[in-house]
Amino acid sequence: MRLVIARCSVDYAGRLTAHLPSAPRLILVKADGSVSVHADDRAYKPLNWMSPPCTLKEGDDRRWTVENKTGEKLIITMEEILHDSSHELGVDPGLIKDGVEAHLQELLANRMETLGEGWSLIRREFPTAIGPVDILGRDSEGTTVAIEIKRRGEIDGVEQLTRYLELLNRDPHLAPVKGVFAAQEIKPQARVLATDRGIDCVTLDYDALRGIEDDKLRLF
Amino acid sequence: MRLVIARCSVDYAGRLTAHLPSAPRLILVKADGSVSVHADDRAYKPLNWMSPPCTLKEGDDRRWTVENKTGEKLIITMEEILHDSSHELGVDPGLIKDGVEAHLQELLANRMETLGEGWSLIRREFPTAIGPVDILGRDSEGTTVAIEIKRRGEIDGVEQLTRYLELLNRDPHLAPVKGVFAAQEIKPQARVLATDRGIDCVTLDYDALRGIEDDKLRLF
DNA sequence: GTATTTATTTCGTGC
DNA sequence: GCACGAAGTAAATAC
Repeated sequence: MRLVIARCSVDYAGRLTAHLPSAPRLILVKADGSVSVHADDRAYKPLNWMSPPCTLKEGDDRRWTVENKTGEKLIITMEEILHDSSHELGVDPGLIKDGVEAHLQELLANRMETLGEGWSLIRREFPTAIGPVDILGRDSEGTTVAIEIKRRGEIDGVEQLTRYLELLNRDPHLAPVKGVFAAQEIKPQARVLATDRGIDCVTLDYDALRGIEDDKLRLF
Repeated sequence: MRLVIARCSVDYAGRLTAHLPSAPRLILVKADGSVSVHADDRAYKPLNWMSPPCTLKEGDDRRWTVENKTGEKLIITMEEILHDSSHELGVDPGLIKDGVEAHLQELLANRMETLGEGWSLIRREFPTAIGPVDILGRDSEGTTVAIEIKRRGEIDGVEQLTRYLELLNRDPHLAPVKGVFAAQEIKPQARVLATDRGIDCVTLDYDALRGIEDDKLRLF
């Protein structure tokens, strides 16, 4: 990893055209070949960058040219180098994550009664012609229920579930099929649309679900 | 901007829970308060980060704690500092962009005849209760046309246009309203869905539109 | 390899 | 400040 602090101007031509006037910035060159130009703000997002695979050519005229196979080009004109250091980091063991949608689905599938007494699981990732339904289950009266799970419930999640319901309700073995839109957080517009279409909204509490799961594990 | 190269382990607890085992990495502390932890790959994306506003506390036990208002926490345990430098960069003049959706919309609005002879513009960003329609126009027969513009045409763009058409067609002053889905690139599934709903698909050529625009400028 | 879905999305813009 | 749409989205996953 190479860290360069320099006053520079930058030009990018590729999926769009962009220009950066001269100013002091960080130029970050990673071992994967990527180059990114950072200002002292915008959180982790660079002002401009080139993703690997790409090649960096340092011209003798203070111009760095970064190019990829599709012809995108990033040209950095170095006006004053303020710092330049390189560091060997080796391969990173990588991030271990927990708490994303797949996990919510697993937790909810194991605790269908969270949705109502007597609710049961038919299967996770129930296949249909337009994609898998997150959870297919049955309520206490035996009615089929299609559940769409999101971390954040937004309008396109409701659209997705609506398409599933349309399709599932054409199947005489399953129909009538009710819909449940389950998320850790449901946006107001999504809730309005869902309600308008007769889809129930459920807010999931990840910690509570995990707690229940832990209790269950302790029992067995 | 502060650049630290260090062997460290990292723990994040917030919207999800994540852990990074010990390894050498770059810790980037920006003037906006953000902290990001980079490996030597993954292009410009850090392994872990905290966006501003947040506060960094350097404990005397080699532990850095970064926290924000919502209680998210990033804990970096420094095991060996290999480099540590700070640099004053000042405020960046920022990026000048060209070639995105807003530009496509502008170009198309100025050249409605690209869609067909005798087509004309009613207005851009035509307001409706559920949001603005990119372009409202008229075809050669005087029929109202709602145009949705995307850089990449995908299924949710078709859904969006469908919602607009439903609403617009309830207005007796406008109905009947036809739909046109215009994009630089249209995904097959989006095209199928649009066609099924009687929506025309148009592929936009940015360079050609810009070329036409240039010709126009040369003429006047 | 292509198409789809997710993301600690982030980021801008309009209300 | 909130909500929604766009992003040089990128990355993971399903097909």
